[in-house]
Amino acid sequence: MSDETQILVIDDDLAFNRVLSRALKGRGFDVASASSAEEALALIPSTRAARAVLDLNIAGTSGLTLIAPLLAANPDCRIVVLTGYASIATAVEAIKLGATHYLAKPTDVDAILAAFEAAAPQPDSAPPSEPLSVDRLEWEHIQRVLKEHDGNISSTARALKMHRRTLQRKLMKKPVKS
Amino acid sequence: MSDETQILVIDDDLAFNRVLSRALKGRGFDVASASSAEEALALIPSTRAARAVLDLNIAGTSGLTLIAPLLAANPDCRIVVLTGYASIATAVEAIKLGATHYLAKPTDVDAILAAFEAAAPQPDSAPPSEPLSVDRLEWEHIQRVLKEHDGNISSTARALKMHRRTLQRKLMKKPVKS
DNA sequence: TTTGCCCTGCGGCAAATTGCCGCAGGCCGA
DNA sequence: TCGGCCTGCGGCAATTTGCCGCAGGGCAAA
Repeated sequence: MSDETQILVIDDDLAFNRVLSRALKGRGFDVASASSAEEALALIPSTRAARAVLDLNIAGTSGLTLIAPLLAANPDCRIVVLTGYASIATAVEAIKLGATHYLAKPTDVDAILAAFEAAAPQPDSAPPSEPLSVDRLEWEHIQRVLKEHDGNISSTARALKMHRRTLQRKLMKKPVKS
Repeated sequence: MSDETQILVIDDDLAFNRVLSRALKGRGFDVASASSAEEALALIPSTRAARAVLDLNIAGTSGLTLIAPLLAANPDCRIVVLTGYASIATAVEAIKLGATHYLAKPTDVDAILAAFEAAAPQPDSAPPSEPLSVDRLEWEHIQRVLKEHDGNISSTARALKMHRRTLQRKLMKKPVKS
């Protein structure tokens, strides 16, 4: 199936984009890549890709805005959303918008390919795992509130009763480890 | 049939269940609650609730198994999945199975209600509900995990991936405050 | 009973994080 | 063009951590 399958890679991290594209090509996929929203929008109609790897943060705008165009061009397109700043809130949003899967960077090609193939999940298999670390919880909460405030750091800090400077610093350096 | 919106609360944490149910009732909702999968399954056909709050971990089994029955009884039912053991993987799964939203405990009634409305055809209105401060959230979370570990500080610290000494100090000086 | 193991409190100290300035620059509506 | 609000960031001082170590208390197997 890989011979003719076309994959659209959309990520403004050029290094990552190049590495991923090459890896996918090496596995026999027909890869097209874009590093900006505009570039992606230009490619979508002509490629009508069956698969897409989409970065959540593309040069300022949200990669999520590209989900609709992708699906419009090809309703069967399977979209894996990738991000270095994973949070449950954005994951939920991505899936609701029609993404097939959501992965946190760093990840690898195999995981991405597996995500494409992910069938309908079985309700039961999910193990409870462990409670969130406080850091993780804080991160999730901040992300939620931040989104509620349309990314406005100052008002988020006010709502959270924390210092703007502190919020800034947390956002700056916390891709968060689980 | 009542003209109030009916909400089904499914959570085996009795304290949480009771608090949440009461809070929802106080806001004028018609609340039914269940604390086990069986109980929930028994309630679903008769209530055909329009809203459901569903804990991910119900006495051993996964709350996700209840999504299908809920939607079968009422395809328009909006389901918010709640869990103290949040992870992106389970969030993705829940949404794909048809949940409306996915929240990590601890959370508050406002957040839950906002989650219900998330996909609503409501054009405007940003819920001005005030989020918990990060400190407060942290405190709630710590208390929850602590209880889960029967008050064992050492193992709680391990689960939370924080230093035992730090946990100790936090517990010592934080009787509670918002 | 002795030996281990794990848990709790707490002191102390270096390292990291906050709280709290202030400043420059950008964007926007009056 | 002014005033208001937002963002980034430098630079401290004040706190809060992370990370020892030590003493003492249950508890269960040896």
